[in-house]
Amino acid sequence: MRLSKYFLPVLKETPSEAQIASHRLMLRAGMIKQASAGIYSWLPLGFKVLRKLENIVHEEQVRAGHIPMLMPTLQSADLWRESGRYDAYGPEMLRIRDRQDRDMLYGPTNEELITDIFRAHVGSYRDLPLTLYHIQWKFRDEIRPRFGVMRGREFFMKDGYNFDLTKEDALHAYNRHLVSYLRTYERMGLQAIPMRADSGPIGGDDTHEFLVLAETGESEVFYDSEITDLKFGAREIDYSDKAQCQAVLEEFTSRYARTDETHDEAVFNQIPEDRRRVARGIEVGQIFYFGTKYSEPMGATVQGPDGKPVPVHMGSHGIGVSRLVGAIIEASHDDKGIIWPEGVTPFHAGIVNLKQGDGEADAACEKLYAALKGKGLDPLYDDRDERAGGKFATMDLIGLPWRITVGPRGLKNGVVELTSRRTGESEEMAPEAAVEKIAEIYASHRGEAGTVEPMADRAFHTWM
RNA sequence: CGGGGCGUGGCGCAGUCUGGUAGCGCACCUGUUUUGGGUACAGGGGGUCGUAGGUUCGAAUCCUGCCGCCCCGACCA
Repeated sequence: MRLSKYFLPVLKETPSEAQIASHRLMLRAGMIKQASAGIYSWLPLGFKVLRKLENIVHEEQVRAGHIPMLMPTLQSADLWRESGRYDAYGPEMLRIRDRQDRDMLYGPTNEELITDIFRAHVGSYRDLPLTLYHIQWKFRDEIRPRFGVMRGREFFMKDGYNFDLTKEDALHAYNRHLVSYLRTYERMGLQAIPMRADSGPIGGDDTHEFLVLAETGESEVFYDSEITDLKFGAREIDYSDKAQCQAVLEEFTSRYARTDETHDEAVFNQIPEDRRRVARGIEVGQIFYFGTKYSEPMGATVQGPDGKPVPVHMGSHGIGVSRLVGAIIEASHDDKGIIWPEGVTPFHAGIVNLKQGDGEADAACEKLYAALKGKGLDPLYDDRDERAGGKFATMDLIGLPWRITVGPRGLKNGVVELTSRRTGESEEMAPEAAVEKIAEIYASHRGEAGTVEPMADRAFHTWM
């Protein structure tokens, strides 16, 4: 993309409503614009990152054997009356009435809807196990939305639901989600720690929250420092292998890690003192096993091998996709701006032309631009006729991991400058070498956990 | 919902106390000049001062209602 042809309304000054780094930077980098309290428009740059995260979530869900679909944002109140949650949910649920005076609601979650789909179409234990998910906008009428997209009222969330014949199978689904989530977050450049949590209004016995450590996190967390050494990495997982998934769960949950809701001071104090950590975290996902809480009242049963109906065991599993954009920035920025992990960066590299209008510099930039695209990468070429300082500031603000700086002086010696946004270190090299190096960085990690995303602007539908 | 604060051009703000018909910086447009870490100069466009009503010869300014937004708290992916 050429910056002159893009829509990137960056701000020099910070809008006064933004209190935390990620919110400030998302506004300044032209990623979002507030539409009303807790509701945001996603401008092109923000939308691109959101879509990248969505794509990673889809790919990892499909890898785990879960099936994508899409449910509506608006739901009928009747289903919620069946489950008993229409009254239980409270004012956080946005209730709407249509022209026929029917009670509707903007879905805060989808257990009822998915259970209705399940009971209509699944009747046999032979159709199990089944895990369906979708990524869709949700609305929860928070008392006080804040922190930009980290705590919006409208938010984009992946929510998945498993249906199993037995508790044992359902717990495997739980484990499978835990494993796939670990892989998902690592691909986004995040360390998200599974912590034992409280089930809240969803209900259920087993639940873990995934938390990203950050000073501005909303939850207080307590953990054994050893847990931060754990990496999912590039290990191969067979998601149908119960023992393997169970082993990963044990590896990642055996050390103490809890939110303030479940914190137990006595247990915590058994950890050697130098390993005890009290910090803050941003919740970016949660998994639940809740058994037959919905299937029983809503009549979601299958016929078992003996011909008798049995209510299915269920769980639900969420990843806050829009919140993750804020969480990633919160975990990765400096005083100049965002620092995108390679896996989620909106563009792979920036090209800065120090002397727009200079024939040689222009030609070199065009060549670099074409070469990067030829490698399947998605560069952003700052071809505006502006002083260099402004271009550097913009690049630093929007935080692309790599920048190639092209100027007449360097070109006299046949070199351009390759700069890492993370370290700030620059290296002079031939333009071809810079392209090679960037391509290698992205290609070597393609789709692997712990690192980087697949190639550039892949179709959104590769996961289907 | 309790407590605090704010609504003045796209963004950041002054002007409100003490009423006299709107201003500054950035951004934007034109021109010249520049360009190696947010160039300089000159000219220019854009605001029924959140909204409704009231007081007054006269309201951004005083009074009342309403709306919106932000911060702290309870609540939450």
